[in-house]
Amino acid sequence: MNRHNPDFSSILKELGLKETPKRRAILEILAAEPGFLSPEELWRTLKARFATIGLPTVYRNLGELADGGVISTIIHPNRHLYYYFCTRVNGHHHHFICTSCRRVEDIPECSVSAMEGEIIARNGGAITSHIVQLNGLCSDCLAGVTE
Amino acid sequence: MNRHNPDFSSILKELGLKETPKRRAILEILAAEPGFLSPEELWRTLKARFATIGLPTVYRNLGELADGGVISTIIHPNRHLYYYFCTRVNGHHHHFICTSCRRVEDIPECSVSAMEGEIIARNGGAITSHIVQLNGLCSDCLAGVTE
DNA sequence: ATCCTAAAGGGAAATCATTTCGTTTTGCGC
DNA sequence: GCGCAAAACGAAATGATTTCCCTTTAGGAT
Repeated sequence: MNRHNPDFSSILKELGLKETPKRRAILEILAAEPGFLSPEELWRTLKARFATIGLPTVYRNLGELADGGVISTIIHPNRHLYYYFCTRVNGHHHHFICTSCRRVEDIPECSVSAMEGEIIARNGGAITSHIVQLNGLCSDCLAGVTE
Repeated sequence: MNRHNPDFSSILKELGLKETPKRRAILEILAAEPGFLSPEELWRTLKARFATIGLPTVYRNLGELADGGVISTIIHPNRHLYYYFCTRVNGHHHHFICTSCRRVEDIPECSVSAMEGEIIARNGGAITSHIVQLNGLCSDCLAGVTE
């Protein structure tokens, strides 16, 4: 029930999503991947497994799964979206991504909630969402191990 | 020399950008605007002032000015980019944006640097950039004053 | 086990923000 | 004033993401 052996059936049931072969495959591929993947890359992998699978299906599923919090969206500095298997079950947290090797490290939620409280106290209003993501190079990439 | 009366000439000179009428107009419009604007909206305003101005010119300038730190990029939850006049001179900080009225409030940099230190200490590597942005409704919009 | 219905998938085509290209114009240091 | 690199032009290309409409399928109900 760790990252490489999650209970997809339960996860999908909780989200009210049907357990289709393609949806399961998308989760399996993402869960087996150490870094983040683009929709197109995921599609290429899926095409090796399924005779027919459309790119819209991939986008649709990624959107639903991200909305459900089973996977998380990575906003790359290149402005494209990537996806990473990372359930909300791990608690609320953020990511440090290596833009070189695509490794993702969790950042425990520390101070954003405090920041939110301050803002609300000072200006009023309500915060509906936030983006916190650190971009950089992991130690290996920095040391020149990769590339 | 406040938000509504900045010294554009010096700013542009520092960035090594020529002071063209269009570039100055872009800065003036953004500086006069209380909230963030989309490239297209900015373009519409500019077309009232200039007989000919292309959308690529707007995008090019916004990119250069954002790279130079004179204006800042807003990543809207709708996935489109917006721009807001906000020089780095104010010190490093982040934003709380109202997705309804587009108001922008500064968030003093508090804990991201601490977060960065922790990550580096734990995993090594280097952080090259980060995204921190809180999205929500300002007090007025929450109270139903707008919309 | 079979039915039924809403959800899911297919694929082509549309959308649309953003960028590229090759050419013309212009700011500004000399 | 000259000259040249930077800036701006507009048209066209790009390319990720979405829409459309029709077909298929999962899975609860019978």
